[in-house]
Amino acid sequence: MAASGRHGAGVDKQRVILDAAIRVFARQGFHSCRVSDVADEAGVAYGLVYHYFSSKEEILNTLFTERWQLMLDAIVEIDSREQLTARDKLGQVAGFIIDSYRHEPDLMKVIIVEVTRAANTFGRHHLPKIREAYNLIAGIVEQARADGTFKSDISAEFAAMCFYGAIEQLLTAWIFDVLPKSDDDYERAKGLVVEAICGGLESDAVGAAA
Amino acid sequence: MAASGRHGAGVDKQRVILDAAIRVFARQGFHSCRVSDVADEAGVAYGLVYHYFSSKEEILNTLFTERWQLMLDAIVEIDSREQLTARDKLGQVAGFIIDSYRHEPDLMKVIIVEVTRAANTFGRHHLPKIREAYNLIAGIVEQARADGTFKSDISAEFAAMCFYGAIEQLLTAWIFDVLPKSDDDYERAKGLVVEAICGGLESDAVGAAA
DNA sequence: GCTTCTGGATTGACTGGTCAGTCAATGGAG
DNA sequence: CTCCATTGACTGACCAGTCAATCCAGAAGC
Repeated sequence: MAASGRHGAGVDKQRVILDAAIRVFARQGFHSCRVSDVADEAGVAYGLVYHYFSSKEEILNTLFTERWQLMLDAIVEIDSREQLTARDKLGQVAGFIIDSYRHEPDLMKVIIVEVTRAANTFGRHHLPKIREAYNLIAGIVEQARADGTFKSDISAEFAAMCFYGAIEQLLTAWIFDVLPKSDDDYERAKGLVVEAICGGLESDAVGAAA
Repeated sequence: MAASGRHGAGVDKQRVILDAAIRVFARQGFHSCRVSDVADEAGVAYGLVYHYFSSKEEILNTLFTERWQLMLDAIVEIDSREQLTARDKLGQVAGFIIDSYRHEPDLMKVIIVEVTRAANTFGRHHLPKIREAYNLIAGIVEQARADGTFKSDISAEFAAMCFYGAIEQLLTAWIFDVLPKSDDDYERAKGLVVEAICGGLESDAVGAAA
C-alpha cells in the first residue's frame, strides 16, 4: 500500500512524526521540548521516534534539509528565467519565501528560529547549505552589477546579506507578532521589500539628485 | 575601596563573572555551556556565581540589558541631533552597532545569537526592549517620510525591519565568517549598508528613470 | 482455506549521564 | 567577634537514548 508500512491504514508514521515535530518545535522550541512531547503529539509511542530517527536532532535536520533544498531549487529556477530583470528575480525569490511562511508558518518558524538564526548551536552544521542561498542571491545581484543595473560599489555578497537579512527579519517580525500579518500584508510585503532594497527608502527625487 | 568587596585586590567579582560569561557564552553557546564553565573561566568557585546571580539566565539577562540600553540611549541621542538628515541618522545608528561589534565582538555575538535571534526561547522575555529599538528606528524613518525625503508607500515599521534586519544579518555574517572582517570592511560597511537601504541597490540612473 | 513462520513496526519502562541550583562550612577584613 | 564573600561537594530533576517484549501483515507451507 503505497509507501506505508504494514499496520495502520497506510499512514506514513515517519511523516506523522515529522509533522508533529513541526508543531511541537514551533510551539515549545527545539531545546525546550522533550522527545516524548513529539511522540505524544504524533500519537505514537516514544520508542517509535527512534525507529525512524537516530536522534532528536535528526528530526530537525530532516525538516530543515527538505525545506531548504526546495528553496534553493526555487531560486535556481527563478534565476534561470532569462527574460527577468534582477529586480524581478529578487521579487520572485522574496515572494517564494514569503509564500512559504504564509502556507507553512510553523515549519518556517522552526527553520528560521531553530536553524537559520541558531547558527551557533544547531545551524552550524548547516552553514554550507545556508551559504548556498546567499551565494545564489549574490549571483543574481552580480549579474545586475555587471550589466549596470545595480550599483557597482556595493559588492554582490554584501547586497545579498542586506536582501536576505531584510526578508528574514520580516519573517521574524511576523513570527513574533511585531508586524501585522493579514493576507494583504503578505502580498504587499513581496513588492515592498524589493522596492526598499532595490529602489531604496529615499524617494526617487532625492535618489536622482544624489 | 570603590565598589569592590573586602578580599582580593579590590576586584569586582560580579564584573569578573560577567566578563567570563561573555567569553564562555560566545565560545560555547549559552545552552551548551555549564555554569561551572563560567566559574572556571572567571577563576571563581562555582557557588560564587549564585551569590551574585540568581540563575544562569540572569547572567545573560544582565549582559543583554546593560548593552541594549546603551544602544537605545545612543539611538535616542542620534535622533535628537536636529541638523542630521534621516540618512545620516541611520548611518550613525549603523555605525554605532557596527562599532559595538568591532570593539566587543564576543558580547555582541552573545546578544545577537542568544537573545535577539533567539526570541523563541530566551529572547521572548526581552521582546519589548527589542521592539523599542525597532520603534526608534521607525521614528527616524517616519520623520523622513513626513518631510518627503523617504518614500511614503513604505511604512516606517516595515522600513525599520529592513534596515535592522540588514544590519543584524551583516553582524551574523561576520560572526560566522561568511563575510570578511578587516578594519576596512567594518568602515566601508557603515556607509554601504545605508547606501544599500536608503539609496537602493539599483544604480541611480535606473532609480531616477523608474 | 487454515496454520505457522518471519521480520519489521510498535510499545513504554528503564538507565546513565548531565547539570542547575543548594547549603553548610570556611575564612578573612574590619 | 561579626558579617559577608567564598568554597565546592552534593542533590534532585530532567531527559535523550536503549532495549527487550509484543504485535501483526503477509509469506510459506500444508
